[in-house]
Amino acid sequence: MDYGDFGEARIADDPRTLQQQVLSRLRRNIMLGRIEPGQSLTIRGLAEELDVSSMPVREALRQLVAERAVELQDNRRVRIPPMTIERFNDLIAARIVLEAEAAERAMPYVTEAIIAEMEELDAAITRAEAARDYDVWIGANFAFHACLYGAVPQSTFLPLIESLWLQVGPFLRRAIMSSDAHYAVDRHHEALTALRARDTMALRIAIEADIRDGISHIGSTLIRSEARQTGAAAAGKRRVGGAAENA
Amino acid sequence: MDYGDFGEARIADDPRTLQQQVLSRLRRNIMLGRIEPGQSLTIRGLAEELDVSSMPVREALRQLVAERAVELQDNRRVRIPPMTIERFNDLIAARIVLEAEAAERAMPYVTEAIIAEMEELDAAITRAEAARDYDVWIGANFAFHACLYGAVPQSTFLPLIESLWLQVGPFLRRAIMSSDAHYAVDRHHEALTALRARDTMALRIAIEADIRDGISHIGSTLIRSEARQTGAAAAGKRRVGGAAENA
DNA sequence: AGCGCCAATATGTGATCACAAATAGCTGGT
DNA sequence: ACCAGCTATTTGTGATCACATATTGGCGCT
Repeated sequence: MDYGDFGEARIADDPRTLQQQVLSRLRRNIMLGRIEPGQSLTIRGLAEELDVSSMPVREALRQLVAERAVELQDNRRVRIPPMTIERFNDLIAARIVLEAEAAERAMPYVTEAIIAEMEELDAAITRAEAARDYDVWIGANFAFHACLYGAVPQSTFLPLIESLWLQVGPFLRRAIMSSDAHYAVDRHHEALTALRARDTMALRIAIEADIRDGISHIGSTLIRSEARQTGAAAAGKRRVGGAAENA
Repeated sequence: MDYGDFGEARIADDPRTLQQQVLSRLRRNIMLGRIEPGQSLTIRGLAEELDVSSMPVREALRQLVAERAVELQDNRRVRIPPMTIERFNDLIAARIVLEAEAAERAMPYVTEAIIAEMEELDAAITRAEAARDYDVWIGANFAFHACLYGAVPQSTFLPLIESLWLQVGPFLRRAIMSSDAHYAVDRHHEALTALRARDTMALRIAIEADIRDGISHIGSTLIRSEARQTGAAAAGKRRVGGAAENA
């Protein structure tokens, strides 16, 4: 599989620190499932690939460890943690309770502009689905939810939820790609309707259903994926750091 | 107030890396509310205090940033984030939904040994309450909950919940100390009874009530605390890194 | 040919240095 | 006495180096 173009992380006049640029790039690649689960990431390898020194990569990886996006093994090496069925179920359960609550609490802050933005993202999702563009599909999907939860200023929930996205991301992509199941109903449309009607309970139900729908067919995929994981680390090194930043 | 003895972080034959030792020490001090909210932490200051170089401190702080235990200000300085009533309510709401779900999912893994350990912690809490020992009280309180949620191996919930504890910790201590309200009922006892009876719903109710009870009287405290925060950073520098590791 | 052992390499951790930006302290003027 | 402006210091970020450990590749032995 081609992982797309890998530019350098060092952008000319980015006001952010190098560490922040590296971090957001890695976060994106993990969330979009561009990094093979089980593959171990090395500081020097990523640094060379992103054309930065090892310091920004070290700090970015440390932050990803804290977010449970990557796992610090006992031999001090870092990798995308392997998935088990139990862990996956826990992650989905956590997503459901957190996102349902976040959605409810975001309701009072949702403006027309936010609804409009969410509609645009929903349209992008539909287009991506037709085009089989999984990068855009997954990215816009998360953005749709983030747009809602982020309506409340200084959201406490969003960072927690993003941690969960980082953990399910690597498997979501594989599950979606290896199955041609689509959304039976458009849960996002239901959510938007609930938002306009200010119907809290309908919103909760739509969000919960959206999360559940996305993973109903993952079980079998996960088994196969899990079987491959021990051997995955031995696979040839692959470039994982780069790729375009914007959705 | 005396913050206790501040030894060095560098323990003779600790198999952990220095960064891990520093991190756990800082986490503990934050969770127990030993660090003044608003006070900005410096890498070199903490490094000197803990008698390590700046590298382990840098990495530990970076991890705490990811856990939202400390905040990276726009001037790149790090501090305990100030609290608002909205944020506090969000944190408690997140605790309730996450911990109730975590408790329910932990139920099948709870053994007699775990219940016994929780009983011991509950006894320690009671003793600490009588002795007005807030360090032990808060620490054992968190340990009581962690003992339950940690019953499920490789818990997905515990890291998320710990992030919330780190965020409420600094204020919990101040709220408790400035109010002499105690638990009206022993929610921990209710939780233990529910565990023995394998009564999931009763467990949920006990956990939720326990979290709510602990903060019912915080509102007014928070207001006063908030008013002090802008000036708090200007207060004389205080040693914050050390203190005994074990509860 | 298969397998265990050893050297060569790669890697994470920690320390130190350089630099730019931010903060604090001081001086001089009004 | 108070304040503006400048300098000195502090601080975070990034780079580089040293070192112990883990991994890998090859070599020799059976």
